[in-house]
Amino acid sequence: MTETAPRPTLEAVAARAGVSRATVSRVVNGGDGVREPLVERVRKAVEELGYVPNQAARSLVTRRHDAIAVVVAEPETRVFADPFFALQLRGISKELTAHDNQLVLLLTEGRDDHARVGRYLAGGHVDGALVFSLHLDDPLPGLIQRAGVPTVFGGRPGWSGDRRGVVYVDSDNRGGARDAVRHLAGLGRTRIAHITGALDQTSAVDRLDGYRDVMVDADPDLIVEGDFTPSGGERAMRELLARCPDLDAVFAANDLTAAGALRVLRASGRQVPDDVAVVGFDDMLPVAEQTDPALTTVRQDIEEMGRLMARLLLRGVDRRAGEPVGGAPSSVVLPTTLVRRASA
Amino acid sequence: MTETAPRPTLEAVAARAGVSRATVSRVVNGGDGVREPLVERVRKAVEELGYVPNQAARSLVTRRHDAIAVVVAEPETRVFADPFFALQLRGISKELTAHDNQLVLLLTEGRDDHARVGRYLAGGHVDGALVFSLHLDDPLPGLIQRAGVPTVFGGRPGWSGDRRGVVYVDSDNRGGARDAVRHLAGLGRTRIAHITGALDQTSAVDRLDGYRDVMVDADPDLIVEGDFTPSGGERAMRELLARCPDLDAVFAANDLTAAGALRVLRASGRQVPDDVAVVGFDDMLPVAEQTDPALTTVRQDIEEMGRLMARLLLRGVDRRAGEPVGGAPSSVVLPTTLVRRASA
DNA sequence: CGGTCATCCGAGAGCGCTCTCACCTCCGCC
DNA sequence: GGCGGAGGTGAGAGCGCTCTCGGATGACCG
Repeated sequence: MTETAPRPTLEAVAARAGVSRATVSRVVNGGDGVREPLVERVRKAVEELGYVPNQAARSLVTRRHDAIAVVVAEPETRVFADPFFALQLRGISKELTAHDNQLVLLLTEGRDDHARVGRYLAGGHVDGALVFSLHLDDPLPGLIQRAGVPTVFGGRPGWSGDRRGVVYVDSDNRGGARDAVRHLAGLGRTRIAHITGALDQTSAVDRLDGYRDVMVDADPDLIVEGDFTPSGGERAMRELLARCPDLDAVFAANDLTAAGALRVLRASGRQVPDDVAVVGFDDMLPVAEQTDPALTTVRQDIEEMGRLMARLLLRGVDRRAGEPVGGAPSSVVLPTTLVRRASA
Repeated sequence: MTETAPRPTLEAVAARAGVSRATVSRVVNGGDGVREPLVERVRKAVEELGYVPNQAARSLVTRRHDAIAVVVAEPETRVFADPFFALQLRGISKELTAHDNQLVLLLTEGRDDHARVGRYLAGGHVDGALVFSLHLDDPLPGLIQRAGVPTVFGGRPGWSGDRRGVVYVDSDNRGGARDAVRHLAGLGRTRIAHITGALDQTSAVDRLDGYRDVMVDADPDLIVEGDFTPSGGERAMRELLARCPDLDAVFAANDLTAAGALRVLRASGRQVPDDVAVVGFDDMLPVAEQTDPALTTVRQDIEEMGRLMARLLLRGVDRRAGEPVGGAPSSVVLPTTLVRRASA
């Protein structure tokens, strides 16, 4: 913790370069309309003084902050613990950095925090928000919409409010699930079970829908609710085996769930994939590659989702700032691909 | 993405309340020295107009941003994928929120980013920085120190630069390791092996030192380098079994490593803890509780580490702002506790 | 009832930057 | 050679806030 040094101002640079503040400002912001020799002199002065523009002063007049809030609702902090969110955040960070935007992280926890986040966003401290809140009936999306800040959601928001102008980026959960189940069916399996994710999240609901799309009149006993965790997967698998000992395939809502299911299957003496074929979802490498046998799963490009969210948002922000860049941005659903490994 | 509304200014509130800007400002910032009836009138006006102070304008004059940067060096992004960093971040977030500070997240990737981060911090956009960069010879800590921003490190920084005034928060890795190994020795084990973490991180080095403290003249064959991952643990365990088939205990540098080691031990037909006792480090619940058998491990309060880092930093920031709060903050090493489960 | 303080409030000067607008220079053209 | 215009540059007015300082107000005492 060292001492504060007085930072040089535009004024100081102007004086040193023997020009006006306006000229220095022009050079610092791209340098259009300034003749070469002057540009050079200003650059030199900036260099020598170690000048860095004062963002606060700049924001005050431009009304831009070059900062984006990433809002993560509490329940997601769990998700945080799996690589999923970390990867998305990384994609976001890369994209924002590439456009000289800062990432302000807001983790929320309970109702009070919602109000706080709402106030913060409404306060105009950031140019936009990326929101992760995929739970049904979460008040956050509504609050945020009211705050009037450009927003992109991570995953289809599952709330029942006004849908107009809502932009989100999601994987094709339903299509991916269909592919997974079709793959199992293609293997000749007929008793295909599904362990769902936490059904208060849209991704879990969509994957279940995808399963149902293919298994139009599936035995309801073949569907058990999980919660995206390995222990949830174990529990669900045990229940499935008790209910339907004749099942010959399992589509798990994510890789962690599949990992739990695999453990239980092995413990029950069943061979994977010979007796029971298993497909997961996510293709989280550390998990999918390390299960025994390696997991066949549905891959989604998570980092790219993050990138895309940021890109979409920045476009929206610019548009709003008066630089029309085509029509209003609309939601994007990214395709998934089935990755075949040993488990199915 | 809705439309921008013109936000009310201090001026507007003042007009509505029939007072001067100065008075409104006083009320907004705590309201000392303003008589009750006026306070009331101003509050009402603020409420009615939905006034939110413009942070940029405020920062411009106060030179405070109420924002803290959290810098995570790239290699740590992996760590990110385990719950460790997520938990720390949560602790940080809570503490910052409680003090009305924002969290600006900076993920770095390679040299270019270092420069960028250095510039950002030197640019005085934030009041302080929390830095996670525990790798030997990382240039980042040096850069940051030069930027002259109050900084607290997460974990003992392992770099060889100027150490004066460096503040960090760390677990008692060495002491925890000693406890683990002593516990194994207390169980009557004599051939106690150690799978290290990635030795370019100080935590791994410290844990190894703790192991050596107890096993003063350990057979060097009993020490194998891991990398904090399950697969690294598996590899190391296989090598250990090849080298020292007579080992009767393993101290793994973290829980993930231990999980990998357990798998290999089981595959080799050894009983845990009867044939080989195993102790991990971290007490990451989702891992430690789900291994088979449940893992005896060294617990560290990760969230509290994050909290503490933030608290220390804020104190330093305030101090610097001219409110002396006792002496210079100094580093803190948090105690660890051994959690006995089934594996040792 | 006048004087003395303490207390409360308002006027006004910036914080460091951007951006408009007027001015100035210098070129090309008739 | 004079004049229009394009292209560069600088002066100055704010952006919305904080904070100092002087003036007004009322309490209290002699």
